[in-house]
Amino acid sequence: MSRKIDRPGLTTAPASTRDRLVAAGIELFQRQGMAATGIKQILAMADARFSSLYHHFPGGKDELAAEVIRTAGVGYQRHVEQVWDQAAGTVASMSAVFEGAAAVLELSDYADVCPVGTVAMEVASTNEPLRLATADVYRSWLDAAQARFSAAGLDTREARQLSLTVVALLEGAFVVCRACRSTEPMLAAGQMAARLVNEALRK
Amino acid sequence: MSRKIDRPGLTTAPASTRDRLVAAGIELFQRQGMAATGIKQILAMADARFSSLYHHFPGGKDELAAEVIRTAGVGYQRHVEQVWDQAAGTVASMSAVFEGAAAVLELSDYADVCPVGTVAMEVASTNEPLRLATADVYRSWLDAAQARFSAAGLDTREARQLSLTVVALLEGAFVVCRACRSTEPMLAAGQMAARLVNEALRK
DNA sequence: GTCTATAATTTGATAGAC
DNA sequence: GTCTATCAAATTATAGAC
Repeated sequence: MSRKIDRPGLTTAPASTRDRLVAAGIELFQRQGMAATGIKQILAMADARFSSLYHHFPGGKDELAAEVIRTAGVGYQRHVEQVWDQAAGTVASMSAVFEGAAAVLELSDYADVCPVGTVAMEVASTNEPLRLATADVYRSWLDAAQARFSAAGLDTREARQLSLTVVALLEGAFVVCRACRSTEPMLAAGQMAARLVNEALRK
Repeated sequence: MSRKIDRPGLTTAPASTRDRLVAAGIELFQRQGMAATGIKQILAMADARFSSLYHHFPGGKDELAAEVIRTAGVGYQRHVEQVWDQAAGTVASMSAVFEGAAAVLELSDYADVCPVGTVAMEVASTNEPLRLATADVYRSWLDAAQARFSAAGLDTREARQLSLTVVALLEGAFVVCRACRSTEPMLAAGQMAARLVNEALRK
């Protein structure tokens, strides 16, 4: 049921039924999106019953999905920030984040990607509460990236544009990498992100 | 039923039942992905009957989806190539493509995005035939972009890396733009893509 | 908070006439 | 190639005992 490799954003073993439901949702939404994931599939993976789900999430699938998006967003941000902050300098951070994502892709057989991207596209035009949940996640990521670029000495506008570019690059690279079953897009994106940051800092 | 604004990749009015089914699939997959799109919804939009769908696509939803992915991929590539090739120079092409995508996003109320990205993420780990269809689309896009960068004078490796970066940037910007209902990520991505190409050409 | 059982609806798909 | 009618299975969700 659980896998051996490290899963970004899910370090502690889920204990409560509620936590197991959310963890199962994250994993399944990552792999196949939200619409293709049935409640029964989540319940099976979490070893839970219908009654437990509707006890913890009276709003059903949508309420669980909102919690999945929030929790996954916070967890993945924490994971990326850790990799980012452990690198020696902002340029090295770019390489570390993208190469790290490429490594996780390979280790997970291209299953472990950003846990928000797929769902964000699915719900953007059809489910406003969930769209807002995904928007909150990206806003938080963008703020964190922008703050780091600013701290590295870039002016506000440049920091903003670079943060938008890096997040878009990461999200898009996941799409192309997964479709092509190759880490090449992620590695190329990382090199270009590093180049952009390097040039920006040299001014 | 049909909308007034221009839809990239779908310029001619669908005539045959088969074409209407594919066109409806493209539009619905774009907006809400494949899993959330029911066969009945496609039939309603195409004004077609079950019997027609299974006559033209004996393999059912999956066979239609494969055709939707192929047709959407070709159509969107043609649209982007047109915008790309009409711009004055490769740097201007970057601005044109990304600013054009941003304009379409706004005009369509953030509904018209790349018709392949969402489905690619949905099927990558669960439906190998469809995953291959999405991989074919991206391979074709990457080849086309790489050829243009090479023709502009870049060496093979640089052209390859830039093509991977531009496609990933475009796909990822769609995700963030749609979630946040803002064109800012797409416009920032375009400026950075133009900057990368400009620097590469200056060497 | 969790158990078993079931309701109500929707889904993808098929049969057979025309 | 298209029409009407229908099927079996899966879906989300709820009821009531414990």
